Amino acid sequence: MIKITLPDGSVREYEKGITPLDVAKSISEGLARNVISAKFNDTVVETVSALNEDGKLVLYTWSNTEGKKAFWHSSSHIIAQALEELYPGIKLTIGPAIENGFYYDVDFGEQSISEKDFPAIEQKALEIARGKHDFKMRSVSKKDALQFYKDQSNEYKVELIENLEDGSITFCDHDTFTDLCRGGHIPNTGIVKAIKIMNVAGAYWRGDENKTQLTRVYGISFPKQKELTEYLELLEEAKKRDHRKLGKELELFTFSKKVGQGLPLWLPKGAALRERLENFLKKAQKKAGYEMVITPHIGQKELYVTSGHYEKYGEDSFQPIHTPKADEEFLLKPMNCPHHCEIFNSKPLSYRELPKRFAEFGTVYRYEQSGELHGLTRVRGFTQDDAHIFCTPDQLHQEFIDVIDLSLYVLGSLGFENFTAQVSLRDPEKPEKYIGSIENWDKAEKAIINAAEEKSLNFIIEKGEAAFYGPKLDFMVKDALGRNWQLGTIQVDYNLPERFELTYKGSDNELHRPVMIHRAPFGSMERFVALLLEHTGGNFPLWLTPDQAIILPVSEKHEKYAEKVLNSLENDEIRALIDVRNETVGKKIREAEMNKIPFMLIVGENEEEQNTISVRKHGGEDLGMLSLKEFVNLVEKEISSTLKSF
RNA sequence: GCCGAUGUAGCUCAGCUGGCUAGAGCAGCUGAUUUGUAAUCAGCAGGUCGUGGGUUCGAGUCCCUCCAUCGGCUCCA
Repeated sequence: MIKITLPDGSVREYEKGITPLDVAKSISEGLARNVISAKFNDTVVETVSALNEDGKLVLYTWSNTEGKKAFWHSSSHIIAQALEELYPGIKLTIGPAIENGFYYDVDFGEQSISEKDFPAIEQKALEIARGKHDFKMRSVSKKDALQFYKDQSNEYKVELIENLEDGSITFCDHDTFTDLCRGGHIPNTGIVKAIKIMNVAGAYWRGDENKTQLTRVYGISFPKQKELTEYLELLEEAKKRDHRKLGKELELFTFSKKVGQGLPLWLPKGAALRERLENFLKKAQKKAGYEMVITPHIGQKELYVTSGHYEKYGEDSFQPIHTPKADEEFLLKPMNCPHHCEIFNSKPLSYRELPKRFAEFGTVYRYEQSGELHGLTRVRGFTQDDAHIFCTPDQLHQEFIDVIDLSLYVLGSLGFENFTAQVSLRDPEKPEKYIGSIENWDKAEKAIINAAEEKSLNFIIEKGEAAFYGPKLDFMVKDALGRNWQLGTIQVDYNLPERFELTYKGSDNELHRPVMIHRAPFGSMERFVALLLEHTGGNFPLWLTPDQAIILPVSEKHEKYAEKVLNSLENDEIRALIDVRNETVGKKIREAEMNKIPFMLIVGENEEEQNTISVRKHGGEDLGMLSLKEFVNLVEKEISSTLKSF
């Protein structure tokens, strides 16, 4: 007998060799029907694996992330089989589950597939699924495993197996299909009732752009057809929140082929909105002891050679600007830090004057690869809400903590609750990617982790994601389609102070090297506004939104009164406009709704007589007739409830 | 940069296997209407079909180049 501990803490006794599925049956029939995956002592196991020792067992269904993972991973086997049958001779590589579905990377050789081929593949996959074939794991010796794939001349699987240890290699069979696999499947293919190929894309073998480019087939599957339909509807809904679409509809920004790709043009409403965001941050920064500085958009090439950026990015940047005078080269500034270092250097400083916190909404230009450009989230010219804090090593910890507070304040004020804090460290295997001494890197990484822990941030650690000059703490936010974007960032840097030979006079009358913090709570104005658009669906917080109210006169006769109302609102600093067009009230309301204006103020005979306005909220709620004073109070109350001061 | 897809009026789209002066709705303009909580009516105007080449008697439609956009990959100071 063995003792199985379940997640609720209960312990049950079973015969040796019992399977997770049997355990589920012993609990309830319903559970047994729904169990699709299991973990035994923190290792993913098959639902039909024999359990031979005491341990902790967790059973997963479709409603768990782990269950979905097993479901989608299993589905990738089914798609792989369908592909092999329809496209003989292709070479399979890897096929994992991802956040939404799964993919399989395939070398199609001379063949290629496109959208037109999806239905046939899906059809085939469904046929396979309906066969209710069991997924069966078996151990294979390294020799046999290598032989199996050498016979297929599949160099990819051979490479994978060569990196595995003999004795740990397993294959998974279902129907006529066999794949190298470490396990974690649903009981049989029949549980998959709906399967759809979402798209195909190129993907480099092992993520290395110097290696073969494979075809990545993305798919998703569900235990019910209805869930697939719902998922596709959800995607359609998400597309409505696409910042590129909303930015156009709300007239916030645009792009011009003539100006150049990746170079956003902010329209009046967008520019005003951005200015409000900037002022919001400026106010908080002023309280936090920052000083605004302004630096030029170009700098001598030498500046970036000193900083190390030229060596790292020079070839891939906008190329130097040459002047009429020979031997002069200027670069468009790709970041503000070197300029700020020179500001620090502009006069001798004593430790008594530190920390120095120089802030600038600095516009920078980076020659991003054309395939990387994406709306406002990845552009070639953008403005960072940048600041650099120069402090003594003793001050570093508190300064870093203070910046975390500011960053959290910014995210919180704008309703970003679901962010991920990510500590980005260097990749210890690739020291050539970084500059500076190991000691300084260790110090910097430790400083970040300590501060994040002290603030009890729920953070994840990513190795290899650091900047080349230092580690960072990044705040990541998802867009409408679930893609992660880095917004705020805080970085500790011991390197630039050395390269720029920054010093301050210590209490010991000796010169010392300051530590530098780079930080940008928004990240960039462009990306921040993009993500904010996708999060709010264009319904910005009242304090930020372009037009807070629109006055809708019922007819021409009420235009005078409408103007009076407008004047009064303007005196109370409410952003409003009048729709004076010769249209029906219904139409004006419809358009105001589509323009996502928070308040519609209808003024006609009744209102004019009683000196009031009839207020309709965006979305349809009727607040009835209000006096102007009541309305102003309402607006002020809503604003003060969402916008707290720092 | 790489793989795949797309590109018709300001916007959203139609235009089958190449065949007469390229269509619609919305937006715009003009006129009528003076309007009470998500589209008043009528008329007008608007497009070198992304660009440049090619095939053809004939190209929005087929082929190639380039440009831009979209989904990924790689990259992201």
